[in-house]
Amino acid sequence: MPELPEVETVRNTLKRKVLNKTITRVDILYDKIIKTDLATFKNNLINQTIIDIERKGKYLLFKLNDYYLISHLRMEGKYSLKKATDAIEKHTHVIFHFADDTELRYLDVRKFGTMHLKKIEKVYMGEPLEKLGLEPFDEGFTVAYLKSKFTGNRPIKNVLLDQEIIAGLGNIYVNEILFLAKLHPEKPVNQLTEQNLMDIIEASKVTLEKAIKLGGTTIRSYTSDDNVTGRFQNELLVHGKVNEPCPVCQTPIIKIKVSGRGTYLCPHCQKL
DNA sequence: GTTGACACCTGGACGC
DNA sequence: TGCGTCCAGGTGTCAA
Repeated sequence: MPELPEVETVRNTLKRKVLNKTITRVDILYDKIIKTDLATFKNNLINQTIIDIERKGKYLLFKLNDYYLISHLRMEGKYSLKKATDAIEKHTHVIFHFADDTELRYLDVRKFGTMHLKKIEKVYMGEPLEKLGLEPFDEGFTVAYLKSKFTGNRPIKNVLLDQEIIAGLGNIYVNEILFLAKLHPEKPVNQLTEQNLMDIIEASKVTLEKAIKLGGTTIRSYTSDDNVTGRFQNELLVHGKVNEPCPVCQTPIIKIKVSGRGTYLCPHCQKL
């Protein structure tokens, strides 16, 4: 499940491969991926050149001459650059044909991914980017910001996963961040101290910086591109480590459900 | 307005 | 070996 570090890795990989390529045709093999009118999507992309690839939260933003192609990989989406003569792989849903006889193909086993096409000047207006919150690396990501957003008695884990509050975090990194901050995932946000908020900020930055440096996390269902795997999975402290000793106190890691999400924690270090 | 449950999807793991 | 069931989880939608 690509989160901010994985999307950043995809962005960097794609920039090396597809920058300055011009789209000549788009084939859509599975309609539901496309959230813009299909004919508009296909027609407006013709003769557009990829000028840059940006990222906002978990969204990839392909900057074209006149439009932004906004792509969310959701659980298992990935891009692959192929020659036009290469066989179409299973689970290929969108193909961007380039003028140089190469193709950027979007593959997604579970078909959860989305693509929007927006005029450049309207990229942050409306869905899907308008309501996104700050990223942990943003200047405004401060104790004051978290205080203003952490209202009510929702569990801290739910709030950290809320993209309208913090953009870019997903289940894996939230588990890791809460462990580093020594907070129980079910602790209500209105019970957090200022020190807790500072710990969350610090843990978020440390975790994401390290994950980006190592190319993200490669798990069962996700790699950033063909044969490109991340190394952060070797650095995970609690996620997926059920019954393994806590790296701090050696207490076995447990797994619980928080709002239906698999949640890993040390019951000794992260008391409710 | 807030919150939780559910749907969308498919393949891997597991039990029988 | 083959079949059925459960689980994985980001996000949108809907009901309470």
